[in-house]
Order: sequence, then C-alpha cells, then structure tokens
Amino acid sequence: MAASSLIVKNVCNHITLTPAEQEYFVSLLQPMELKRKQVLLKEGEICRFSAFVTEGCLRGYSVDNNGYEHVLSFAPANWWMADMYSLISQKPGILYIDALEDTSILTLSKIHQQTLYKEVPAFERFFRIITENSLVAYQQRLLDNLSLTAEDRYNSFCKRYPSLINALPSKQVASYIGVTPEFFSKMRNKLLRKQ
Amino acid sequence: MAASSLIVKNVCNHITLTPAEQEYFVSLLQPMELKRKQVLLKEGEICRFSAFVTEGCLRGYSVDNNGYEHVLSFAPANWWMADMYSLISQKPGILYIDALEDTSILTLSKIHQQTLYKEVPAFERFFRIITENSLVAYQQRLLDNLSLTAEDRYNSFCKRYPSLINALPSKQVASYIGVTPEFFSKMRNKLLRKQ
DNA sequence: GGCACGGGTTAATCCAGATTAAGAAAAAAG
DNA sequence: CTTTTTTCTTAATCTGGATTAACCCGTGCC
Repeated sequence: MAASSLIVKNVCNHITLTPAEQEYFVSLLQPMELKRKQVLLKEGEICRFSAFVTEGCLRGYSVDNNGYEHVLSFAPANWWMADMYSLISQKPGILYIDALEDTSILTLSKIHQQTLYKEVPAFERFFRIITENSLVAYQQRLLDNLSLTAEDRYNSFCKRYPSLINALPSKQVASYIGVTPEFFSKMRNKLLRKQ
Repeated sequence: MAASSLIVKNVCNHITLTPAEQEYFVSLLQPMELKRKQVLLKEGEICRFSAFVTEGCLRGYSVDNNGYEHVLSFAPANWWMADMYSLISQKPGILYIDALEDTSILTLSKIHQQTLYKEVPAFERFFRIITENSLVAYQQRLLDNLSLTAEDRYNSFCKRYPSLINALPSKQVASYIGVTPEFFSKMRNKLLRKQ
C-alpha cells in the first residue's frame, strides 16, 4: 500500500527500524479519508491522535473572539498534524483542523503512540527529532512575525514553501503570514508591478 | 551541590533515573558562571551545548536588519536555553544569548548529549517531552501574536509568567510581546489608570 | 437557465502601534 | 558620593496594515 510506505519512509528518514518493527508500526495506523472542508477536529474537543497526510492538505487554525481564523499550520502530503497542546495534555484544545482539499491520512492514536514508545523505543527518538524540527520552524516564524514586514514574511513564505504558494487559496496564505485577504491582495499586486 | 540537585529534579519530573544514572548525567555537566550582560552565544556562531539555568536569568534574542532586538525567550532558574536551530543543525545560528543578571548555568554539550542518549535512552524521552512542551508554548505565542492586541498579549504574559514581570526590565518584556518600549510604557500606564 | 456563495479585487477611511525627540529617573560603575 | 549609563516616560507625528463596503467572477446546485 502506497500510503504506509510513505509514512515508513518518513519515519526511516530519522531512525532505523527492522521489517518487523515497521510492520508493527503500520499495524497501529488507521487510514481515513476526508472530503474538502471536512472538519477533523474542533476547538474544545480533545485531540486523541496525530494525523499523517498521505495525500491532499490539512490546515490547523484557531478562531479568535472576533470570529477571524488564524492559520497555525498547513500539512501537505508527508507532514504530521495534531493539536499538540490537546494531544499532550488531553484537555480541550484550541485548534480546528480541516481539509483544504480531499485528503487521505493515517491516524496514530495517543494510546497506540504510547504503546509504540514502549514496544519500539526508537520512536521516542523519532518524535523527539520531528518535534525539535517543528520547534525550530515555529521559533523562526515567531521571529519573522516580530521583525519582518508583511511583504518580507510573504517572500519568506514563498522561499520556504514554493510548492504551497500556488496550491493554496491566497486567503489561506494571507492568514498564515498574518494579514487580511484585502491587504494581501494589494501587497501581491505591488510586488508583481515591481518585477 | 544545590545546582545539580535542581537539574536532577527537573529531569526526574518527567523520567525516572537510578542513582547511578543520575550521577552519570551530572558528570556530563559543566558548571559556568556568567556576569550580568555577559554574552554566551553570538549570532553566526555554532551552538555546541544546551544551558540549564540554576540561578539568574538568560535571554535569547535576534537582532534584525535595523539593529532592533527581538526576544525569543527568557530562561530563569530551572529552565533550559539554547539556539535550537544551530544546536540541531550545527550550522551558524541566528540568536544571541546573554545574561540579564549574574547567572549560574550547567552546560550539556551536544557531544555529551548524544552519548547520553546512547547510555541512558530515557533521556530521549525527557528531551522529547520538554521539546513538546516548548513547541506548544511557541504555538500559543504565535497565535497570540496573530490574534491579540498588544494589551491582551501583555495581560497574557502577566498571567503566564507572574514572577518574571517584576524581575525583568520592562524593555525586555516589551520586546518579548513585540512592541516598542515607548508604546509599552504608554500601554501600561493606561492599564494602571483603568484599575 | 438563474441564483446563491465563497474567493478575490479595489478603494476610502481609520487606527494600533512605530518613530522621533527629549527629558526624568533609576541604577551601575567608579 | 558622583558620574555615567541605562531604563523609563511623555508627547507629537507618521504609517503599515485593518476595516468597511462595494463589486467581480467562477462554480456548484436547484
């Protein structure tokens, strides 16, 4: 199955597993199909699994007091997604997670993740490493938000995620870099005229 | 020694270690004293260790193109600090780390950390857990920056770090929440007048 | 076909927070 | 205690980006 070979490859980028361990890992995963706009997790719910995207794209976002959405992260194919706060604490979360297009995922429940840690301790290492990488990305993004103009953040986004920039509705990119769709439109036209 | 008992307690909050493992861990640490304003790491240098603060307070920050500083994190006693990007990749980093007051730290070199993972695999778990917690905090802070006004971010900071608010120069808090010292001063006076 | 709806654009107006400048207060350093 | 350096404050002005509102366009969908 193509989906599980993708996730095994993703894992084996960072740790080495025996064939038996690979098989065991895959046996803990639950495939799931999402339609465009289908909601996987709502604010206030407890996040009971991580999702690995094998096709399509997920979006994690929060909704503020004024009803505006703020995109925390996108997860295209080969990325992991969860409401980490809720997943760790098993308390009601703050994120919505939905599908920006028809999307296939493999879910790993919190319970299975914990048994996985016991059975195959190398997964402690795997999740440590991807969490570290994720942490670094969020630190950089925070610094970008503190120090760059919207224009520079947009350029930064284009460089870092060249494949996403044309795949996503610009509304979503605007939300990710932290501006309104109106301003985003104006800004992008200005940049186009420049070049 | 009080310093090493503090760090052992910090670790044993999340994993259990035998006395021998504890002793081994402590043997890998190097104590270090920093004077107020002393710089531990500069932008462009490679970060070769994590620092655990036993007394005082460290600050991690970047300097933008206009020479303005942006505080990424504070590390008071009982916190860890590093330029994670550089520590992981062993490439030149983007952060400065300095001491806001006279500070005592225990350093764990990247090399020692790696042998520690081999000798005491539970440390994979420990660093996974504190990295996860850190990730969640940065995600929340990013969402705060995307969705809250400066005033709300200040209130949020006060709630989350009540002990830091009076210990730190307000200039530093201003930088952390992402406003200028001038605006911070104005804002705080407005809040005082309100109550 | 018509029609509702979400996504994108444009333009006018508005405002949170930056910038600039200068002085006051506090705290290091000597 | 004095000097120097930093930090903090106040006030005037300015601006990046938000808000509001209107319109356009594609694309389901009845």
